[in-house]
Amino acid sequence: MSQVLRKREFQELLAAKGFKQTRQRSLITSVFVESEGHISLTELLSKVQESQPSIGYATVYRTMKLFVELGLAQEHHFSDGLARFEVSHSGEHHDHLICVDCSRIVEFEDPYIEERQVRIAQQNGFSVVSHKHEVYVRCNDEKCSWRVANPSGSV
Amino acid sequence: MSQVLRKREFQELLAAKGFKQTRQRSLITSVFVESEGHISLTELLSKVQESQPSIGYATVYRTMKLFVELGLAQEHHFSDGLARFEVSHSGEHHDHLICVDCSRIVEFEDPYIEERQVRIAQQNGFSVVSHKHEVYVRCNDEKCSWRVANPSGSV
DNA sequence: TTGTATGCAAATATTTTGCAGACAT
DNA sequence: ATGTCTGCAAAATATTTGCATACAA
Repeated sequence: MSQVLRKREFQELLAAKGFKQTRQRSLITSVFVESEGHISLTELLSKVQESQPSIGYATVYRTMKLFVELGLAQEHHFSDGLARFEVSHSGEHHDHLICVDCSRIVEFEDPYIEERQVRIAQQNGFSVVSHKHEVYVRCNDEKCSWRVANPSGSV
Repeated sequence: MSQVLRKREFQELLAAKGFKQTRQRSLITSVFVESEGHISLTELLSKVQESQPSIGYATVYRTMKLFVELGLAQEHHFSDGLARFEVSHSGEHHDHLICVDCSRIVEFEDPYIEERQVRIAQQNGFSVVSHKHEVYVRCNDEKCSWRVANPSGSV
């Protein structure tokens, strides 16, 4: 889905749920749906402030919490201890390859794994609500373009 | 492996790496290896202080960081945002069913899933280092004994 | 007009570090 | 003896909340 359509989706759900459309939410939505992968609150804030410096952290914070509550965003805690957010995927892509060399994060989805999850949960008397699957990997490539472009290791 | 043996394993590795054996580390090790599942620093601290109230948070903190560094403990970040620790398992059990109703955490390991992980990583040009897999589930049982015993939802 | 949303700042919560004294080796 | 370890306290980092004002509906 295009980012334009995704943004409209966000705005329509806000409206449907009775939340107001504000200049801040509109901008935060744009920045968020255009963000690649997993963005933290401070990263989001700086990008937002490039357009509108007056926007505060609390607004970004509350907007993202709202998005999570509405199911529009997913919150993750990777090992850096920061809350990171990604746009929800209807297909439940909560599976990530995370490269410990170059910090790249690649999403994947695998029907076999999905099915095993359900089966294992059932065997233990549970039903599956959601899941999070992080596979830490190495690219084994010193000259990996991501590593060069991203030497600090930030995600 | 028994907890006594596990504790000895911890102490031998510390000695082998040249770290000193102290009264505090010994007690923290005991409490940690006897802890079930996933324990936070404050939980660890209170249990430790039951025996030796003078032990401080920083000591527990630094001890657990040391254990992680030595590979004796694994650090997890579940959705409550707290760092939680578990004793490392040689068999790499980093797969958890986490019940959103009663907060139970059940470990599992599934060779099919393991194999798929490796394959998917390879297809993307990576090799697997480790992984973390959290399946959020419901027990669908109002009278679940865990829920009754643990109404606050603490893990 | 009216209640939600924002921005600031302060309060919490959590993790991390500096340092002087205690202690294991 | 000597260098590590501990406990305290403070700093650093993140998250959450209260409140007066601004603003969308």
